[in-house]
Amino acid sequence: MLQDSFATRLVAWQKQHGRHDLPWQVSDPYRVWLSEIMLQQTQVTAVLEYYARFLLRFPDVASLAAASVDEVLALWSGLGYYSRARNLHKAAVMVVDEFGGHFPVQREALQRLPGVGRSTAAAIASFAFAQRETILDGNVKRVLTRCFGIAGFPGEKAVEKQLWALAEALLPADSSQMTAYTQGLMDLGATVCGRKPACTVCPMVDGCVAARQGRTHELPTPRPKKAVPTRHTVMLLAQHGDRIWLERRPPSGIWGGLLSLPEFADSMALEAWFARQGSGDVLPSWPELEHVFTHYRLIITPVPARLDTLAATGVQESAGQWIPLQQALEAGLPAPVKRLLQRLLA
DNA sequence: AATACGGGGAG
DNA sequence: CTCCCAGTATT
Repeated sequence: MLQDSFATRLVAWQKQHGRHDLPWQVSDPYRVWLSEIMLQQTQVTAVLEYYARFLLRFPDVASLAAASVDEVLALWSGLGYYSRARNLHKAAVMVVDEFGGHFPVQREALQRLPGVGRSTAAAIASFAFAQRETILDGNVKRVLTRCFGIAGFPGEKAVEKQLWALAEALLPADSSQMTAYTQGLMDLGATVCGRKPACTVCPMVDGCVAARQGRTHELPTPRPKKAVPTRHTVMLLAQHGDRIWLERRPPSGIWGGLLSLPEFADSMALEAWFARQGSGDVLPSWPELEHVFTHYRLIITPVPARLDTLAATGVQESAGQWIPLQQALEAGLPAPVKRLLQRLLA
């Protein structure tokens, strides 16, 4: 595959066959940035609703910077990878305070914003500012490893380095084509060069190593399999009137910064904690709830309880709060916790 | 170089 | 069920 031919073909293909109706296909760097953050390890269909709702509440970087991180997390609830939301807010404040409300144009400067790595910075720089910078996301890795026959798991350092160099070398000479080119990389990977590649309609097929050698199914080299451990936790659904007891999770770690139910290693620890909060009854446990993460499997035992009278001391010292159930459902909550609270309504 | 970090869509 | 998604930050 000739290097100049790649960009030329891709741009032509994108203009005729690529996607043109995605809501973030605009030149406003704020909207591009927001979409890129939401789309990190997250599929387009999952992002669409969140993106629309988010823009309605925060139409520009100034409104986002002026908001509380809690409100940002609430709008992010269910999307996952919550450090993205915390970094998003932090970055908005940076743009307002350090750049006068304007996003920097250079990829390297964009990359200093929290949550913006090289690929995201390149996406913003190319889409919003027509900079000659290459992205390297899952789509591009799929296209390049197949097109150029590059074996080895792309998460591996050496392979990744090779892919960045190749992606840079393939950039079109004319920066005015960067929007169509970058979009073309994503569109080709998303609509043609996917799990089951549609090589017959691919603009690169005659130069594609994987297509020629019948190796599209084995490229890119899949991630090495690893056994995922199982962890257990007991979650307390403590109700007091129409309120539920929730605690703020630490900023780092799983579900960082979100409100969540208090957790215990076992039911004995739960009973002991509950007894200190006042008088009431611990009810029979609900059926276990399984929640699967990328790196482990969590088995949740939900334990409902009713607190009739609060103890004079004890409650205040902890990091939690009694929140009306309806209001709690609007806060930033982990997906399984939200499910449990919804179940409490019925 | 490895690991942590969510949730869901697609086959 | 398995794989992996418009990746980044931390260790």
